[in-house]
Amino acid sequence: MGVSLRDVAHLAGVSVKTVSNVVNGYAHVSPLTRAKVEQALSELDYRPNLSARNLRQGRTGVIALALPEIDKPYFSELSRFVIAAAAEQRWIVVIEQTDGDLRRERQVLDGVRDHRIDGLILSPVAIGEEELAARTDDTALVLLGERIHDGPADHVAIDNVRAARDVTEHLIGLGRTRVAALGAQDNAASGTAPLRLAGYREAMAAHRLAETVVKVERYGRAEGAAAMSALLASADPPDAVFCFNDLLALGAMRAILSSGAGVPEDIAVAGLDDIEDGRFSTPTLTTVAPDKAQLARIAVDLLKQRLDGSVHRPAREMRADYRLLIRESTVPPLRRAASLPGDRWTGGIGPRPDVSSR
Amino acid sequence: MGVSLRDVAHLAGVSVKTVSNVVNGYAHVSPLTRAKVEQALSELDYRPNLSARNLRQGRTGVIALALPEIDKPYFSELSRFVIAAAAEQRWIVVIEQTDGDLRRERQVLDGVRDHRIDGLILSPVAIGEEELAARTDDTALVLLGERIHDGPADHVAIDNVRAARDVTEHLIGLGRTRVAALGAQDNAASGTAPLRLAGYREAMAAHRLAETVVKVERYGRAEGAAAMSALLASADPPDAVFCFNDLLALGAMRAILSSGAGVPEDIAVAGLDDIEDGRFSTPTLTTVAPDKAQLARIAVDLLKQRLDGSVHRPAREMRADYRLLIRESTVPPLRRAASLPGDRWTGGIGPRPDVSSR
DNA sequence: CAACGTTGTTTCAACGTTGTAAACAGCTGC
DNA sequence: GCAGCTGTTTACAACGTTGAAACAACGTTG
Repeated sequence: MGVSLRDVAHLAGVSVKTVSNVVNGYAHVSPLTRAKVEQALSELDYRPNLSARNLRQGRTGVIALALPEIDKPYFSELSRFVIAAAAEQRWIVVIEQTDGDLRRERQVLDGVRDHRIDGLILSPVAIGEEELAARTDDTALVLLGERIHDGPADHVAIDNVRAARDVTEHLIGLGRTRVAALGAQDNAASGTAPLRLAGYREAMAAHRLAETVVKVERYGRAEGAAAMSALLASADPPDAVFCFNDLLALGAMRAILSSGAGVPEDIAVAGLDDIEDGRFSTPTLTTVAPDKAQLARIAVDLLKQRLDGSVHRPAREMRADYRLLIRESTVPPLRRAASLPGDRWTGGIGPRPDVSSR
Repeated sequence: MGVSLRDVAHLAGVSVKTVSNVVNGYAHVSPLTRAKVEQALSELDYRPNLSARNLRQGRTGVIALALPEIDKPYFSELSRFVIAAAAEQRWIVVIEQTDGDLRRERQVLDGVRDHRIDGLILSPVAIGEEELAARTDDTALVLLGERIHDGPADHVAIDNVRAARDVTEHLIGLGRTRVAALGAQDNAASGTAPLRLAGYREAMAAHRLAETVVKVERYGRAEGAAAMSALLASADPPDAVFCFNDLLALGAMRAILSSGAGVPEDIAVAGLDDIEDGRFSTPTLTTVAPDKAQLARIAVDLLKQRLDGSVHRPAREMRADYRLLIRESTVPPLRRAASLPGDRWTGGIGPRPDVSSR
């Protein structure tokens, strides 16, 4: 193995515990001893063995982030913020992929107990509320973006119903009457699909418009394109589509454009997630932007409070902010095909100023 | 803490070591004892404490994957495969973000020694060859996609020079003569930019064409769009652009289309990485597809061989395969604006059959 | 000057695990 | 009856760390 406290203590001519005290910044150490120890520490290039420290303290300093798929932009963007927020607590983050699969989600919830991980942030898809409630494990758990209310664990999400309603209202506000919803799911026990569907329905009902709902198995571009193609081939194609996430929307746009129809002239398209792709697609994509940094920070904070024991009370439900970003896929740019100044994109935002609400 | 071997041993009426033997599948345990122990194990729902096990064995079962940015599609797609390949070895993966920053890359290389991690897969950007060579740490290290040869550590990458040459040859083969390269970098000590630039130059030189090289700071859509806007505004705009990654290419396409020019009619665009976005952009993006699954598997295998001590010899250099995928951004579809059958995308590939080489 | 508090340092034990070596039981073969 | 097996089980120590308690040396106080 490497250099241990023993080795350092030996070299510095003090006890192991004294070295430990220096390493941990204990106050009552004489300047002379401290100097000797620090000399020895740097001479041997000591690094604490975290396995041992963790064994002693019962903590690992590792949290898990369990997501359906890390390579879906929404999740990878979110991961970035979670990793950053965790780093502020000196935690490191392992990523677990569940593929939205029930068995895998169970495994993750189970595997928490192997003492390798202090806490878990889970984005559940397949696992049901009852099953989560029945879990005996007392490891800290935070749910991310799901629909479970008054459930067994803390959770954070945007107000999905309201966000979906806002988007649908926006589409209706453009004068569209045949607004379709794309992205409903049958088997999602705790995903956001039912909430978004509910928001869509509220808005449609408020304007006495007929609903069109298309289901998909997964939330990728391919599914969005396939579902949109089916809609286009139907007897009464929509003049606007609210897709339950941006990937579906991008796939749908691709299908519309390939069919020869125009976005938004013939069909307006809106998504939800604000992934980077939508800021640079042609046309750029109208979407709901959850405050991902805030989501991540809240999730990590909730976990922290559970871990340091400052909260034992019942599960809390936190809401993160979102903004509606209106872009070209629902409202065309004022000057179409105008040449762009070279620095137009340097801000990293879309080519058109975002209109925000909430 | 939780249930320990001690507790199980007590309940089963055997020694701690016997329980340990059962848990670890030691052969010489009598059927009767084994039954008793297993009964107790499941009754108490025992989970091994990995901190303790790791302390004892000097292994943690955790590897780190250090990337510039997890939310860049290429890296998140790659992460998916690395996590999957690591899972087969029963390793879990922590993600470290370096932002391509020298200080952070150093920290990561340094932090390996805290015994929290058995090995490291690093995608280096800023850190130089000399510095890597000077590292004293003997922790297993595998470099991913960098240009260091005969260096201090194992590494895996595609043949970047050849891939870049293939792309450039393809553009030239279309009859384009003003082929620009977009994505060179000044400060990348070990990134792939110089290799891709070299490949571009080889091809241009072979056809006696004049080179146009545009530098960028980072590899995002915004930078691609900004750089392309600058090119469009120049005295002699290109008729083809080879972008050093797909994000740059997508940004560049957006800038071209917004300017009123057509892709590929006026300017052909090609990228490198084969991120999912490029399979569904309008037009779809011609690109080089590294075999990411193979890259991940080789990286994990190299790490494994180092960890189990089966290899001590000098650093090895491994090549992963790639394919050139020719799509609409360089070769338009045969029937533009034709309506699409509904199942056209269900395979998850692009709307046009990919042409592959190598 | 004895009792007491403070500061600096050490000793001890324990966290949960597993490798080593040894103990023990039941054999076989002489 | 004994040596030498094989198979099964155990005691012990150790991995590196830190909390609790003990201790020594000091200065302060009554």
